[in-house]
Amino acid sequence: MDGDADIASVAAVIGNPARGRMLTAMAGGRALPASELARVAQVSPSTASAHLARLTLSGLVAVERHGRYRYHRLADERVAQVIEGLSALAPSRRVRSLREANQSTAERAARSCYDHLAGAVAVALADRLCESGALDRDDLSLRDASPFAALGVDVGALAGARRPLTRSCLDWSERRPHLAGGLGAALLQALLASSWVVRRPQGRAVAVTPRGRAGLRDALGLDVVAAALH
Amino acid sequence: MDGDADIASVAAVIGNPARGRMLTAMAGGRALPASELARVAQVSPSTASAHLARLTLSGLVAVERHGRYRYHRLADERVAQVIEGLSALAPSRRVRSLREANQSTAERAARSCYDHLAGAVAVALADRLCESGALDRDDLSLRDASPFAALGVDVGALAGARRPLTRSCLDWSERRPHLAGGLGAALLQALLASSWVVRRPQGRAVAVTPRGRAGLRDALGLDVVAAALH
DNA sequence: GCAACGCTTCGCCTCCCGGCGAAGCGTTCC
DNA sequence: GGAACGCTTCGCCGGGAGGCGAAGCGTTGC
Repeated sequence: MDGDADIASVAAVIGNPARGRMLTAMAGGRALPASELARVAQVSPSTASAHLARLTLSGLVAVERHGRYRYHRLADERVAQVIEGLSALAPSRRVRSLREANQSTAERAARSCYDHLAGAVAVALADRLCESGALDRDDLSLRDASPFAALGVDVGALAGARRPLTRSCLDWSERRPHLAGGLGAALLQALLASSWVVRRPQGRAVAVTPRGRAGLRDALGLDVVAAALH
Repeated sequence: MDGDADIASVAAVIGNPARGRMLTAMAGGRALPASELARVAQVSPSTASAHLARLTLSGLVAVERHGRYRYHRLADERVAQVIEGLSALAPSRRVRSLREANQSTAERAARSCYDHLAGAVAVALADRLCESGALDRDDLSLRDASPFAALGVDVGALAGARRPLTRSCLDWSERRPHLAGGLGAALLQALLASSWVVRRPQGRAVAVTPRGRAGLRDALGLDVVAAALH
């Protein structure tokens, strides 16, 4: 028989500045090579290697080999949830450079959160979907699938999945909920597939394209620019 | 302008064996004096004092003075969520004594999770409420309030609250969801008020009284003993 | 085949974190 | 008033975690 869970052993793995930066980078949902993670963590390759070994051994991070590269990503959604929860508790760091300030602004506006969309745009999107009656205002459960069909999401295909259809995810920058779960993931997939949203080259930030701006205005009556400004 | 959140600084606070045990103890929702926390953390009073100072300074724990005692509890629900998330990721500890084994069995069966019910009983209860159509099977959102009224919960009084009415909380021992949020909290309150459920003297475990067993059978057709066995 | 490249292993060093006991401070109780 | 009690502060100590560079291993590309 086993006893209570030992939360400190997991938290200690996360609780190192370099590993924390690595996990934050991976929280965008992309798989990243060790060299890139060493860069964001601001440590030497050898140090990064030791950290990544510890992250994989503890089961927080999964690795895929592609030739001489090793791509690292969060092991599963539960890890992403913990990272997100910690972000909500953590004090925000002071930025040191203009580059960081731009990055930070972009991430506040729109970013990927593991496999779904987060940031001001995601919160505004969830709000608009509540107003239009597609989602429940209390817990973001699905009320009407048709607006999602208009965005290119096949809601029917998600019905049989083991994963919960909708989940409310607290946005750490906005302090308000946005849409996660199977539907949240499918929505981001659809937005990326139609190029309404594109991933920025590095970091978690994403950008809404002009076409996406027009599409979201036509489909939902949502003004993304206004949403990003507040 | 501030930058990305520093998750490592928070995780490092949680990521110490003694502090982890303290937080796990407080995750039951009770406020505990420093001496009791020193006992569960298995450290001297002076060491415990240092840990508690760090926990309060980092904002994870709130303190109330009552005479010469200082009662500590988790600062808010977000902290409880992170603790619960980490529990789900953490490997479970090996037990060392019969006492620990009993405690562990009891907690798996039924325990308080911050302000709501968790464990096998909570999962079975959520299942039963889904079957009877009171809760949505996908995300545990409210479908029919009448079964809750039968349990002594005034759902109407919760309607205006800022807090989400229902939230699905992943049970770390059962790996399946149970009911949290305002309704989950109100349900535990009602069960405690009617003495259908009582807190055990120490730890997070709670017990369903004979009266509660009969009440849950009559009100919902739920067999608590069978639920606890599997 | 050899150079370039990504990553890991190894050895070494430093520093800080977490532990304790003794003593001090504030509260309670007789 | 004084003893008992809960908690904090202080000083001290030991161990382990985290950092680096050099060297080694496997893959890629010319």
